[in-house]
Amino acid sequence: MTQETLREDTMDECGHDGADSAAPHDTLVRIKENFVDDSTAVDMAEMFKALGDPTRVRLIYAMLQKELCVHDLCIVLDMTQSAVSHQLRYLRNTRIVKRRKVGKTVFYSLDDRHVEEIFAQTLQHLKHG
Amino acid sequence: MTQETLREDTMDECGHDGADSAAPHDTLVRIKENFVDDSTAVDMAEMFKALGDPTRVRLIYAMLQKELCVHDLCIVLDMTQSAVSHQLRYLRNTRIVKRRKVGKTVFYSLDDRHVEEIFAQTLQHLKHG
DNA sequence: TTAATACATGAACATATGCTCATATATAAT
DNA sequence: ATTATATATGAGCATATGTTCATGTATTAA
Repeated sequence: MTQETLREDTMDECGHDGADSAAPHDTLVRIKENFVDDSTAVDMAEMFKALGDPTRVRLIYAMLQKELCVHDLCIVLDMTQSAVSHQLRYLRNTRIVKRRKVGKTVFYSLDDRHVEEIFAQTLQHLKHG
Repeated sequence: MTQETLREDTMDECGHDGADSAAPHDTLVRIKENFVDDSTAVDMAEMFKALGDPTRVRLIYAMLQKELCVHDLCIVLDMTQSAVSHQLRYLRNTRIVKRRKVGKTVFYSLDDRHVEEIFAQTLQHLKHG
């Protein structure tokens, strides 16, 4: 039996009787029906992916304290302007940060009240682990 | 002026006078000193990276409803056993899920009370955006 | 107008990621 | 013992990611 067939014909064989083996057929059907929308899963993954890089985490941490311009973010993170701008664009596309332009200076700040809470929960997780 | 020099000598020139341009020197020093630990930023990024894939988001969603064995997770997600096992290992290494072995069956469930809250906050973010 | 400053971005390159395929291990059934 | 079932995992491959380098655009200063 190849791995391919596993994805196709198992639904019929899956209503086990043993309490410990696998969930009954009905339960799986219910889980599948109530399951998260595919595009929602993709959207959530994209959000987490945006937070899933040390540089971007550090950028967000800096902006949690204060709105900052690109130049100052470069100083705080000790990174090149190009690298920082690329990552800020990433965060902008995910609607995590917003910009405010004043003359030739661009200020970045968090565009989401939930990010701080997500960070707090994640720190809790890291302590618990 | 190359991008390289930007990272080195700007601290001295950065105490602007205009209210709109950039933060005063002191503010940046304070932000840098109170800044998130590098290894913490890396740990947080790794946690988010673990959540940053549609397959893993869907696995977590399934387990939010119920502890499930690998076989059933394959059915719910309609993916091969190999792909699911690889991703479960990823989630296991990040301490997001735990296993319970019963005979030849392995049940997976969430090992963290914070994941549900993180997911809720993230859904809020997506609605708001 | 010319030069300088602040930021944005495309290309390229090295590394990481997620899947498939084949196969290994562990447990149970015959 | 032999076979079947449930899960785990290494290798390989196509694609994605994060940085650097070079350069572009917008705004201000001289």
